[in-house]
Amino acid sequence: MAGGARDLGRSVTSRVLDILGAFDAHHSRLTLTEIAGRTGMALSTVHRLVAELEEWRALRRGADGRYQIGRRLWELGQLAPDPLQEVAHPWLQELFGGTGENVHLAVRDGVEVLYVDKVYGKRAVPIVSRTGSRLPMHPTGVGKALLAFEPGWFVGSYLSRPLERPTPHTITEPGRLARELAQVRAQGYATTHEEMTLGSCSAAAPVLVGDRPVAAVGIVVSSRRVRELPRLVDPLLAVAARIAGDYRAAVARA
Amino acid sequence: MAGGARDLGRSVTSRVLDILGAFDAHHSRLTLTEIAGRTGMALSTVHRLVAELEEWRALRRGADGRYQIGRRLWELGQLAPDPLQEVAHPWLQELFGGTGENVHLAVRDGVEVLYVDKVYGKRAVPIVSRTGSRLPMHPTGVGKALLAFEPGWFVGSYLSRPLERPTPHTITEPGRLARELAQVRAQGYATTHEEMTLGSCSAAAPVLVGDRPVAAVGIVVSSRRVRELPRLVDPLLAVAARIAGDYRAAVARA
DNA sequence: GCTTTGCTTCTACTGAGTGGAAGAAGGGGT
DNA sequence: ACCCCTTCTTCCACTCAGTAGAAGCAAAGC
Repeated sequence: MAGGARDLGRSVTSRVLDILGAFDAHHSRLTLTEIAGRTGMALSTVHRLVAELEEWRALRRGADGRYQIGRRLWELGQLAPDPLQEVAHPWLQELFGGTGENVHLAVRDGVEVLYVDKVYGKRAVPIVSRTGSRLPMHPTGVGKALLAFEPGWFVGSYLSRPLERPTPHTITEPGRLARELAQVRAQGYATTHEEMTLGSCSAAAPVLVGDRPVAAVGIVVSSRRVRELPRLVDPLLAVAARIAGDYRAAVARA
Repeated sequence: MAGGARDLGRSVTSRVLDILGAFDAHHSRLTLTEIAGRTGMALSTVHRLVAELEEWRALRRGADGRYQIGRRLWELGQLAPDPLQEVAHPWLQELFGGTGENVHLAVRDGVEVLYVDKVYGKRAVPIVSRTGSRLPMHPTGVGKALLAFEPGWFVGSYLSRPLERPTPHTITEPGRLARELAQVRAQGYATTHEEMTLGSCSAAAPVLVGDRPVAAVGIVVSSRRVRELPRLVDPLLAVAARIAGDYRAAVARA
């Protein structure tokens, strides 16, 4: 770009991408002014770039004047290959059919879990992990299942960071969490009890390939039904093992 | 931008978006040269812009050197609101559970159907309509179910265009297709017999809101199992009606 | 009517973007 | 090993497209 920029050397591309990056699970609908605030760009710059994004249907302006991600980006996103999700999905469906519970698949991305798939029906669950959304590892079933099987240096590094505390039940004391993770490793699955969301507990099993956790399968249920968690463990473990096997085969074939 | 451009007055934003737009269901993995060809931009321009998109993780370069849509766009895409899909999904899950067949939901976009959701398990189906992909209306079950209930001018306009012919069974003669659509309207659902893909047939029911088709629910089965189509009709119609009712309520609430 | 918020439009100002060309890299054929 | 072809990757002469402050408009709330 040219003349008068607040940040010299800043490309248009990076600005456009920053605008897109302003949207996330907690900020899925934004006004022009909010986008400008989140990106640090001048309102008129944002206005111009957003107009172009809207014309291309990357963004869409709702009736309330707020911008949202448009369908065209959803269409594009569907093209992103995910061999793991493709292999896992039918098994998630089986797990859903066998347990009647909503089922999700998550992977580790950095120090968070990223939900990459979900099979759900009409049963309401206290927290609905959206595909594409991220949560911390230590208070979530899938996060614990993943974390427990990471290398020791990673676990140590994770434990040395300040851990957020979504609920009073969240385990944030490193020693206690380390013991929890050791138990997860010993039993092969993880559980949580109102650690992420009050009123929710969960069970999750890691998808281990070569002893490395490439994903985790999880089920969240209402705390009122916590007694049902144990019956979910075996199906979870079975499906996780199946996914691991199929994924291993798929990777070997590629 | 500046000096030496092939197209004067062309913004960087539009170039970046064109690069993203170069990817579609039939071109999901592209070399740099192919992207340049599809966008009409110089190779070095594409190289530069693509590098930035890759850095941001909008694009990802595979082991074969080809670029693909990256996960970050998938994450963004998940933020695109789709009230219809959200309302419909649990019902699709019910339909899957009740029939054992893979189920999909499609909407009309322009003169094509766009697949916006799918519930599937381990059963292989001759054609797998990917969510986010598009197909012509006239040879697909969902397409016919949608087309039949569009306004007369739209149907007339659609029939006046040259209709592609994916298989020898595709109905492309306007008069015959019009009669087919009249039958769909009379019976309330559509079927296809190897019109889109050899070896596949389908049934589909429209989701009608105020007599307007806002979506269609469909099931594709192998032609070897064409005898099973009639048993799918009632569940399809029932689910379509349920979706319509829920969607109507959701829209009224907004 | 006044104030606040959120745009929408304008324009003086200038730095960022383009693409042809050369060279590098990789793969296949002889 | 050498040659040819394809696909990048890098460079730089050239120049036009992009920025953002400010003014004005529009809508909502008090």
